[in-house]
Amino acid sequence: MKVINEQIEIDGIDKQILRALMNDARTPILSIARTIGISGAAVHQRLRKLEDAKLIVGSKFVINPKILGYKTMAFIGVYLDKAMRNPSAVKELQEIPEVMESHYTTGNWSLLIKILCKDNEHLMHILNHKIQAIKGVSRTETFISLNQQIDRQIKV
Amino acid sequence: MKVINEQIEIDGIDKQILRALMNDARTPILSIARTIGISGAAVHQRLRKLEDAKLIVGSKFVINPKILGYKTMAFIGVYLDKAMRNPSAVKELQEIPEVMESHYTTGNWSLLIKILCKDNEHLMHILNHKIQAIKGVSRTETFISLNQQIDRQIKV
DNA sequence: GGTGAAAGTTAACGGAG
DNA sequence: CTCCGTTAACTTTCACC
Repeated sequence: MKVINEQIEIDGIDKQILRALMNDARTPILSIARTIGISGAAVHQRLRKLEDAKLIVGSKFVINPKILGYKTMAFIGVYLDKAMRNPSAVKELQEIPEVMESHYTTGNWSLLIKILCKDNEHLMHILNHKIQAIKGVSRTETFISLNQQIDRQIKV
Repeated sequence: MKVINEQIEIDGIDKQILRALMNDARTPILSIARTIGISGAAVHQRLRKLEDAKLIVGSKFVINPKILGYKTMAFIGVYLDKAMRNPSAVKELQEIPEVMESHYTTGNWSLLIKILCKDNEHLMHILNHKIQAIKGVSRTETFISLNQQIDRQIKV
């Protein structure tokens, strides 16, 4: 692992370790070590370094929201009044649990957000009573995801 | 845990287990059990049921792409020719490692995709030489994410 | 960079209330 | 659903190369 500025370069062994854990965070370190052909302690050390370098942010269980009844995903372009303080709008968005992502973006919108709702009725409720209720939100454009084909992390 | 159609309803204990593991997939089952005040075997059984119900999809290490030099995220609205077979376009998108998400959406675009690039130059290259090169892609609209404030999973 | 061993935890299973 | 006990496997740290 080589540090260049605030970036790092990782070697093939780091990549093998990361690939295994990005695929299944509970893969035992020892089994990774055996696959690669080095000792568990070595894998452990490398992981510590990758964490120190902040490359590894954490680990998560991934759940399927559909099983809990969340079946409608949508992207919403949000127009904010110029005068408004955007940070307060973002703070209010953060209070809405259905909001999964929020980005400041270039282009027409101020924000692009991704939300997850149970159904279209739920989506409409969030739009009309939660998003539109936020001060500074003047208009929104909604794009419902009919089907997601790709969902992955960057390849290492 | 109650099964209703293909959906399930989970109780407070399931939620505590899921919250712990969604937050850190490597949390030992025994420590979760101690926190809740039940036995490790009980947590183990519940996890098996949640997996059987397909609520738990898997677990992942989350990495920070910026540390590897991927600093530009963008959303791209893709217009596909009506005549084109969309599946083949999606298949070609899948071959582009920079594409993190792809959705069929309602609205003007056929597809909305999320891509992750090293910088704007890299983004332009992907746009002009990879995305536009796909048969059926007539036009694209790009929104660069200047800043992401929210990134999370559904709350359980 | 890497190793191997030791100590302490944990996972996973079966049996039983 | 819970608890307990057992064994095998794993994590973590250490001195050392």
